Amino acid sequence: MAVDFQISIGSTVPIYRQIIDGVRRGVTNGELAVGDQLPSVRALAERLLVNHNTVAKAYQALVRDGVIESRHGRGVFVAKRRNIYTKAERHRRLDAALQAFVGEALLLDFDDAEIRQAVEKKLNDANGRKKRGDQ
Amino acid sequence: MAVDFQISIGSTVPIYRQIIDGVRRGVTNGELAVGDQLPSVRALAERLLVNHNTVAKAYQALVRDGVIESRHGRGVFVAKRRNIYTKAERHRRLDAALQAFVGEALLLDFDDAEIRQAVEKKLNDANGRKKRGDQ
Amino acid sequence: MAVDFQISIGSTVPIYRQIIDGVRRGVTNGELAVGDQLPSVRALAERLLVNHNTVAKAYQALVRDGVIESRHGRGVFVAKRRNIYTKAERHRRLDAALQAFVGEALLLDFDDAEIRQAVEKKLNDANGRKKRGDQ
Amino acid sequence: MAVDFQISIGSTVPIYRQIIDGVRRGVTNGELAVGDQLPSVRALAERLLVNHNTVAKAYQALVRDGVIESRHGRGVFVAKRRNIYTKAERHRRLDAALQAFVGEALLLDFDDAEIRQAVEKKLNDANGRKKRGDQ
DNA sequence: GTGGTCTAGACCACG
DNA sequence: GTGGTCTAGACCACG
Repeated sequence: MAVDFQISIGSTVPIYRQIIDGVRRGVTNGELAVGDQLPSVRALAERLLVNHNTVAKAYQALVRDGVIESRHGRGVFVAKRRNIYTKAERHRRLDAALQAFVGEALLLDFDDAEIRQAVEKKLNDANGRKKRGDQ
Repeated sequence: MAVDFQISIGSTVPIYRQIIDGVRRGVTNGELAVGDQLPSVRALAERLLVNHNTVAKAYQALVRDGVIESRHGRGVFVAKRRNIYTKAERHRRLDAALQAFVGEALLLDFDDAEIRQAVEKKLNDANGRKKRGDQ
Repeated sequence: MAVDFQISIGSTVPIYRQIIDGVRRGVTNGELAVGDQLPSVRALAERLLVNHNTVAKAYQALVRDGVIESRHGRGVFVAKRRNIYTKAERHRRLDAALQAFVGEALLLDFDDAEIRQAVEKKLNDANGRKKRGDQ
Repeated sequence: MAVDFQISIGSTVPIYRQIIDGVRRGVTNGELAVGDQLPSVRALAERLLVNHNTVAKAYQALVRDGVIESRHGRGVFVAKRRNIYTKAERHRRLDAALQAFVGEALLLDFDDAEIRQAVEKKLNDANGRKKRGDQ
């Protein structure tokens, strides 16, 4: 199953980031297998009703991160999975993101139980989408 | 035990955001108690090697959120905690912060178990620090 | 009917505050409806003959208060009204605003009857404007 | 009855403004009659536990506004009442202050009845203080 | 000395 | 072209 997601204009998440997330989710899901071809920049831009520069930017970021690869004159394809960050770097980045989240939550006066529950719910929602192949 | 954090110029996180997060962490930690004075705008700017306007911007955001208060001509102090947001708004903000964290974690290819474990560890660390009154 | 106000450079009220008040007045008037686009930061700066940073500061404050929302690369729009503050916080803010008004009125030597009358007139004007959809 | 008020350090109202308000309230009250002598700058500074520059600044503003007058080498006295603003100017300033208040109130989603009630309460509180000669 | 505001100008992120 | 961030430097308000 090819790329199949929607983007939300109203969201605070930048459109190019939503595209990146959509493609990565497809790859993680198995919806997109290694070697599968993605829609061209212009085709995806038309389908999502966004500027083609925005799609191009997202594709570039995905190429940079080794998720997809561009084969000159033929199109864009899902790349063989490889890790680009060291283990230490991945954990450093995770911790920074986690610190920001937990700090905000504690400042908003949520307690540990509420935080755990919110995390659990968010993970379940994400998994639900994955299993059903939803957007 | 006074403000004690570093900022990273290279980061994609804006400097003023890093300052906000640093102060908030101190407050939630207990490192900064109600009534404690923060370093002056100019003093912190010198210490962090950034422009004073950048520190002022961060301090003003903290004032708006009720974390600190500014007493004209005398300095900036940690404010008494008060809930200013409705329940709905608190949950909206929690979800936005959580979405940013989980999105980043999934992009970094952490799975649910790893995310849960990282959250658990962070909550335990925060509680440990609070109990011991550590930094 | 678009943003339409003047700012006064000589005033003791900071320019960015005057911009905030102008936009808020438009929104409460009904002059600016949900979804309406505001002039761009640079366009409004040119029109008001002030620096673009000053407009950006005002817009950001309005975003924080949920009055407007910024869509990256596209502009700034009037947001759907939502209550973000607790009842206590709303009353705290009402009282602060009222204190400032009554203090000024008493300094100007208006008596209670005159103050009541001025408030009454202002409320009637606001309602009239709202009903007619005027500026 | 001489000057008799307290200032509040924690308040967002600047100290010099609180001093001005206190003296003006005394004059309006009748606690301070035309020709009464006020405490010297240093005496009042000591009594209020504030910087003497702050008192001097307040006195200067009161002199400028014609509320008090300084008699060289003898002290500071309550002046004969005179209006310094034209009627139009007084009303212009009242309206600006009122617009800011009502705008904030409407944005906080208070309705007309609530606004009227808050104004009424504030005026009554101020009168109560006046009648009892309280601060 | 403390924070607050503003300008001019640069550069980045997004579309 | 849109908003966001930052710097350098000025000047004001308050104490």
